[in-house]
Amino acid sequence: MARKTGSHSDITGPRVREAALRLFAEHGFAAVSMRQIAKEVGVQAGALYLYTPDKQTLLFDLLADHMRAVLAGLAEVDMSGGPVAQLEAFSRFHIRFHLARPDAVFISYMELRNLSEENFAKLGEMRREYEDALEGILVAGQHSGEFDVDDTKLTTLALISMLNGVLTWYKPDGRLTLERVEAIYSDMVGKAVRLTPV
Amino acid sequence: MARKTGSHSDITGPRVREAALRLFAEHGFAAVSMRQIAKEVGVQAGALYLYTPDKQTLLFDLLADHMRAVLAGLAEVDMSGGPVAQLEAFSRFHIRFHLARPDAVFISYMELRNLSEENFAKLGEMRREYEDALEGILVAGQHSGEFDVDDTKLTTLALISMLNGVLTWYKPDGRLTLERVEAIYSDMVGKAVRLTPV
DNA sequence: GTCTATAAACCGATAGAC
DNA sequence: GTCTATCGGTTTATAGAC
Repeated sequence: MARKTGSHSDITGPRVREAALRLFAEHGFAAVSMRQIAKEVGVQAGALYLYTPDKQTLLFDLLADHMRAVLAGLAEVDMSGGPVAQLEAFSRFHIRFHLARPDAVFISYMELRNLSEENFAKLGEMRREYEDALEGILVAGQHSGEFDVDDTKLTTLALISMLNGVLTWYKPDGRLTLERVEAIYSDMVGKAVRLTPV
Repeated sequence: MARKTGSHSDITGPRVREAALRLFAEHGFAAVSMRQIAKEVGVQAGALYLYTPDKQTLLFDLLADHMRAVLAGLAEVDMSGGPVAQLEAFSRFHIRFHLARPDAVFISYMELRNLSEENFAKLGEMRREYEDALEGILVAGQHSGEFDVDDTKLTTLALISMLNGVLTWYKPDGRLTLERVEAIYSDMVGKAVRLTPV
């Protein structure tokens, strides 16, 4: 099990990704240099190219990993109830999951334009899979007569925008607990699609 | 009224700002060079410094002008009705105004971190003034018993996030007219804060 | 696996000619 | 008002020593 001095492939790789994620979120992809990332990790710039073929692929891998985690997390959410319960479960999951990974969410919405057309398309597919899950709930609720949604696709995007907005202000040590934020947002989401009382 | 050849201060200035706005929105502030902006305008890089002391001030001026325009536009909206009518007027104004200036809105939310602390604070004040206008409507509706809002500050931010979301997908030649988008969004906003039927 | 050194290009901003 | 030229510094990525 002896290991050569200076050989840290198994730990340097993750550390490169963590540093890149943090720095990209803080300063933006274009504003962060490979030298800054290397300095954060504690290696020289040249060593980074052992873990990524280039800077843009490093970004793409971070975004793709995040989307995979989002979809995997959603798959574990209990969706056994009806549309109303499902919509609340989705809203609460979205808030909770995204607040736990603010950096990844931030760059997922900010740095898409720094991807190649091909990589952009790949991420678009994954994002659409997530949106389709929400739209499916809205459609089900519409058919069951529990929801009044004018345009399910548009409403899906509007609700996700609203839920994402939590990232722009939430601070873990703020005046509101995570549970309360989840409750308020899922309540607003529920109301926004509910049948109007006549 | 004769003008010296090569003297175009009155038209080059606006052209610099237009080019910068477009390029910042497309590629991001950090990714755009002064040389790119100059090329777009049709002058040499050095000439840009006749119109801005530096790159960051150019960004700030674009953002500040935009926020001034937003506040001026809001001031002209008819707010003579009650809270319900005011909320619809605000929502429709927001959608309409922002969809007409997608580039300015985009960089207003993306490039704040590239401002100095001082310039960031100035913009924050203006943005807060806009948010306060919406929160005032929510508070009024809460007092009149027409709205059921859990936390007016949080709800304000959530509604603005939802309204801003329209920018991520709206295309002027898409399947929905501007009027219809306005109607759908203002309807969702209205429902999200409305009293829950018992 | 990491280092140093380097290539080739680009950056923001300024000085001075016209 | 705009140009050319330039300063001093940065960038991504690679080559080769260890």
